[in-house]
Amino acid sequence: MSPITSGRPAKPATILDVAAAAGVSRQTVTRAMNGMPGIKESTRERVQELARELGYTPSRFAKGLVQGSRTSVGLAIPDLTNPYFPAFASSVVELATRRGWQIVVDDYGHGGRSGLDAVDHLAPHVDAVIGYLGGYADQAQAALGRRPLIVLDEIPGGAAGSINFDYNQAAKLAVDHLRHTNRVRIAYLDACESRHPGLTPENQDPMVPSRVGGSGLCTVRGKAVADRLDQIRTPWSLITAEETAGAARVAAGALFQDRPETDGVLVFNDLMAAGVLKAAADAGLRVPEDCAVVGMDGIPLGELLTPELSTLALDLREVGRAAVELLDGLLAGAIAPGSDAARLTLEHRLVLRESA
Amino acid sequence: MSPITSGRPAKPATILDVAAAAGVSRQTVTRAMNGMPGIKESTRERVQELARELGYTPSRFAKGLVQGSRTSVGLAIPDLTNPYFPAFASSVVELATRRGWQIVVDDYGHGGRSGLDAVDHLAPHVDAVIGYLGGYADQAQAALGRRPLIVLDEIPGGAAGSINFDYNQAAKLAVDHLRHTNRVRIAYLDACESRHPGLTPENQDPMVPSRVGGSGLCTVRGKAVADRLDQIRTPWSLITAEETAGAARVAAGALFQDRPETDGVLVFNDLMAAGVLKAAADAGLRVPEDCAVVGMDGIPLGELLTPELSTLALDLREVGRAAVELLDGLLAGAIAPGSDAARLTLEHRLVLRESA
DNA sequence: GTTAGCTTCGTGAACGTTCACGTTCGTAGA
DNA sequence: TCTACGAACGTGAACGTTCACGAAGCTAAC
Repeated sequence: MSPITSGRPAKPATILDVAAAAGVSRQTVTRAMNGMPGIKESTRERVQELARELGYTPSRFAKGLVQGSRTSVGLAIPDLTNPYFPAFASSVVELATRRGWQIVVDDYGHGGRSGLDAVDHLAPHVDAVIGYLGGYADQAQAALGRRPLIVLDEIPGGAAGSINFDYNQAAKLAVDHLRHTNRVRIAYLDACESRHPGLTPENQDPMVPSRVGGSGLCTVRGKAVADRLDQIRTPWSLITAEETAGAARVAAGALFQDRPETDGVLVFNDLMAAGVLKAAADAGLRVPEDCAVVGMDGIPLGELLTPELSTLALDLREVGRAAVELLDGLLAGAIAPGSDAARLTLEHRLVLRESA
Repeated sequence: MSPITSGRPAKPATILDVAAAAGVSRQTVTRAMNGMPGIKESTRERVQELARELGYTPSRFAKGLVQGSRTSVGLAIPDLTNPYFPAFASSVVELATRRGWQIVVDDYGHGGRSGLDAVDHLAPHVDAVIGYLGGYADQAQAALGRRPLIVLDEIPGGAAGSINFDYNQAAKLAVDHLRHTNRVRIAYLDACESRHPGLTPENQDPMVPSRVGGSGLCTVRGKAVADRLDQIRTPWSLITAEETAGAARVAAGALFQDRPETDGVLVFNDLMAAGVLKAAADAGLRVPEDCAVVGMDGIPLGELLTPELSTLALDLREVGRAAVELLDGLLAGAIAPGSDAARLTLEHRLVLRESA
């Protein structure tokens, strides 16, 4: 008679049921279950055995209520399907687990949900949130009240903490490398309908250069790339696609057809760059001889592609570590919410493999 | 004075603090916060405003205690770095969220932790667990007591539910395809030190065929492949590697050097298959002309490789759906724990792209 | 003026656990 | 015999909510 097949599924057993069955008090059961001293060993064993038989599981709610909050952290992720995010999440989960925190995860990439929806869903169950929210920092922090929110890759707004990336530095690295290798017809493939931080109307640049179909520049990454390209007076074109490899492949295919003179492509992220590599192969272009391709993110996937992808790489484990340590400081009171110490900026480095 | 920068971080405000500040009772605050009827609209607004100012957040413990358990599901994952698992997790998270469940995730791939460690870590905080445990079904179910455990790709043991894959069918599909395309020197690359279900000593086959370095066959997938290869009397060799693309690349490199006659390679999973593709390119082999490569899993990555990877594909969203629906039935009492209805078997299909 | 009924709000109890004490019992030392 | 003390175990209170009631107060109908 296993504990699984026996019981009435009705009411779960409480500590009182175990106490009654063992003929002892609540407190003795507590002592037995939690390895506390002041209990005879034979009693402890008897109680534990009985608890097992009754299928007793201590209520996490009662326990939390009396012992004070264990730390539970929400993790809001736009899309687990993009390898960037699991790599980041993996690091966060590892370090959080090491601290004894639990991670409650929400992938809001389905069903038209937003980063704010994710935070709303997580809020009742967590003491803090870390997440790529795509532009809801203020509202999300409001939903969390005093509990710290750490936003990544987004204007911090009212968020307690933030981790950002220096896209100007990154864009300079990539653009200058393309120019130094004599690429003169450069294209930038931006993500559209992006969950990534948008440009606000006031800092959106109406003077974007010529483009090949699609809508305008819509990400801060794109803005940084555009700025750098303009700065060094290089002619360039803009294309956009949804943030998937497939969409990027189609868009880049059109680019290579419309503008065969293109000899360098900068791409919003590595996943889309993989699509561009495919499109180049489709078009019979040799990479990097005919056209260089540079991605962004530094996901492990890049090394497996053919040719291996050159990219503006982030150390994703480092990003996760920064987020967790920042949250740690915030929770411990060592870092003041919204202070400069709570605003981190990380840099990309240019990893040259085969594609550029 | 934002709510973030003001408060003493000492004691979080309770419902009584808000009630006192508003000059009303607990219950009125409850009504205001939870959108319940029977409260004047002006009172509701005043209370909500006050709650916001005080940084009041309802205690999830007190709430859970009185309202009964909201469903919180643990998700134990061996390695978020392998694209297989995020794809699966994404599906689970989506469907769980749709049901209003939360997902508490643990990636136990770091620091020498096991699937059992993951369950132990999750157990105090969840009502059920879904996971790839790598052989701890019995102990994990014991740790969970009456709460359902759903194990994937593992001998169910005492677990309430399980989802398995018909590797014999899958192996037949792949092996027969290789034979039909006249591959006569086939190699199988197995994962060693795997977190995947091991062969027990009694069903481990001591008569494995010749091998190229490494240890013996150690996964049920490998067993199925070996059985099918033996069944159709095809000479074959076995190699093993750690479950990463890099290790697979090295191992396959050695294979192509030692046994250049190899004209077909079956690989434990797609990630390792990506490494094999790299090794083939390193060795100057054309795929599939000189050597065919077939992976296993059907992760999206496969389509981005060059050549595109042929694979024994699982519909990973379907796997996630099966797990969530099975758990749903278990929690609702519609499916009996440990019953046949709680043991699902899914099948692979052979997706032929370019590599075979 | 009485009654009924609605709206608005308050109070005891309960959820299941742990904490901080108490109590009981037995044993050893004087 | 009395006292002291430790081991083993028990009891009231508290954690912060919501639920099920009950109590006001006001309005409207007769």
